[in-house]
Amino acid sequence: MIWRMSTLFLRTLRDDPADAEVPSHRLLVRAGYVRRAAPGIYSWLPLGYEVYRNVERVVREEMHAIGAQEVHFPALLPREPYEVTGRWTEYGDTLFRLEDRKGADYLLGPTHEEMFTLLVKDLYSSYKDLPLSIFQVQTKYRDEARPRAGILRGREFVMKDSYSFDVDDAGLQRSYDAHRGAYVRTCERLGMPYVVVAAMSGAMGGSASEEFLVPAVHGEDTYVRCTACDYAANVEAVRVAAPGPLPWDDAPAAHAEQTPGTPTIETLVDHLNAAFGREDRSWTAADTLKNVLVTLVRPDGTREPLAVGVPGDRDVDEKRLAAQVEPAVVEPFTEADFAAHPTLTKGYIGPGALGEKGTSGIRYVVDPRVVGGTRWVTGAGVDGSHVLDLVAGRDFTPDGTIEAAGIRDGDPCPVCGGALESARGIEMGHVFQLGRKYSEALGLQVLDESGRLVTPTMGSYGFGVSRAVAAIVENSHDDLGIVWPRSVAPADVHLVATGKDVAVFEAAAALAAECEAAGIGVLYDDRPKVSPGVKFKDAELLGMPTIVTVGRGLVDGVVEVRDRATGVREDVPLADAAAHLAALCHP
RNA sequence: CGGGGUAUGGCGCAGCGUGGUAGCGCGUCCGCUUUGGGAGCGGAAGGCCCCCGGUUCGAAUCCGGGUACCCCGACCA
Repeated sequence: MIWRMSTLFLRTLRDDPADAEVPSHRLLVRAGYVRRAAPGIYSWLPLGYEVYRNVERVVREEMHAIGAQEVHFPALLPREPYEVTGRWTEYGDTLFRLEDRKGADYLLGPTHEEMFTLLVKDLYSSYKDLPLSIFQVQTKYRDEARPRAGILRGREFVMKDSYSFDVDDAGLQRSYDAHRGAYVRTCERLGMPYVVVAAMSGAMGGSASEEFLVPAVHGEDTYVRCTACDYAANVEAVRVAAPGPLPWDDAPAAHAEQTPGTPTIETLVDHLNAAFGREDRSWTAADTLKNVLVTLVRPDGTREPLAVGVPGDRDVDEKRLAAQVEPAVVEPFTEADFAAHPTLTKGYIGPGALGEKGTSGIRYVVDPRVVGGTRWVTGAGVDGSHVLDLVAGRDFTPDGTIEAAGIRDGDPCPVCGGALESARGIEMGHVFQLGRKYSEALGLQVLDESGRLVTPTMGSYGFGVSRAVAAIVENSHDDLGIVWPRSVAPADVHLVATGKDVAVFEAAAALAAECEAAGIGVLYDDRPKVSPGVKFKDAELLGMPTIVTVGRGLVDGVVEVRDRATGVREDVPLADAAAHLAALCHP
């Protein structure tokens, strides 16, 4: 394939677009790979679409390699299946809804679990048909509250989504492992660094779940990894290292003390050290138990107050809390809410008012570090008073635990105890064991060996195809422009003919033809009357892995071959150039 | 949905304070010169100055009300 720049539908921009902030957005627009069509919606131009197709090809090949079969659903879907699973409501404003001329409800598919499940139900009815993995590469629609960063997070995007169907958990595990392996190979072939992290399964429901994140400063996901072992998890999914229960036989009895003017942890700690100083060590925020109130709003609109107890030196992480209570939404506890629960004294809330037996009856969940036998200073439930030596398990019993406290760098790894560190990443893929949520909801059943009806268990596996284009650029660019990995580059070689000498253009055209014959993709800058500087700048911006210049070296019979990533250049005899490039491009 | 910013040819921006013929750079087109690091000179095309209303003889500019976009926080491939 030869792309000729004299006729290529392309316009590169000299200046950065003003509305683009992150590198991938800036460079993809400036280099003429994409154009914005509407908020969060982008058009692909010839070179950009070629990159996109290359990503798609790699993804598809790895799917085929694990025996998954490709299907293709409509993007425009009827309401009914989504009504059955509750997602017509649960998806809320994120769902693009529309009506046909008769007033019937439709949606633009944000994801296709329902359709896949129904299709299998439609055609299959025996355990002999399973296992089955089917996938599609589809345009998805989500009316995001805030689309941003160009195609990194659009309202229309392309996802490869696959689904596995197995009769039992062991089969699901095999399908899951196969997809996980395929994603590993896909990321590697796409030249993307990646980290696999434990994840929450989110609105899809289900259990085991891992995400493939591409580390990137502009990523939207925060994850932690252990500096000592290979543990890594999305911050939402981190399970803290909780100590075992402690004996409390010789613990002193709890005693309420006057602590006037101490509604915050900071003022409380100061007061403790001033009035109740200890010899062995001073009081710190970690000695206190902070009780935070929120309101949960369920998809059906019902509201429930919830009290969350965390060690006083930690904040409640809103993202972690939100992930735990999903699909309910967390809202702040208002003054009106306090007024509705007069037994709660703001700043002095203690377990006495909370939990099943508490005076307020509000459900009380605590951080896993609040195990039986731990001793705390916490609110006594009346203004200006706290309880000391309150022992969990002896003096109060929470209704459960919750992973809502913030994770900090240096926290112990739940696997090996090493120090955790946090980083940001772009979510590229998500694999999880869905279980029977959709097969049950939609009535997918097959007959097993003994003629009994069983409900297959499902896995769900998404990979962001269009997002990958942007993620690759995030990780592979420099001050001059994009640096495409060879696997997705629109062409292997950017061939630049400089000057006005006819011989140069003839030699370059001949070399382009030779390359094409050798299966090397060429982007040939054959524009006459364009200065060398412009051509070099464009070549660097566009980012083909190899830049070949035919110009002033031609009188000596050589062309210059430059590696875009390293900048290393070498002169190669024109006669050997095609073979040299073939060795580079198809090693 | 909360906070901040911006809307002026394809792109980047000035002009608005103190109303009076809509400008600059890049890009595009024509001509001549130039050709290894975003060339020079001369000519040209291309604008509901975000929208609606108001003030005024006259509004890009002043007033009122909308809308959109971008960035930062709550949601996800």
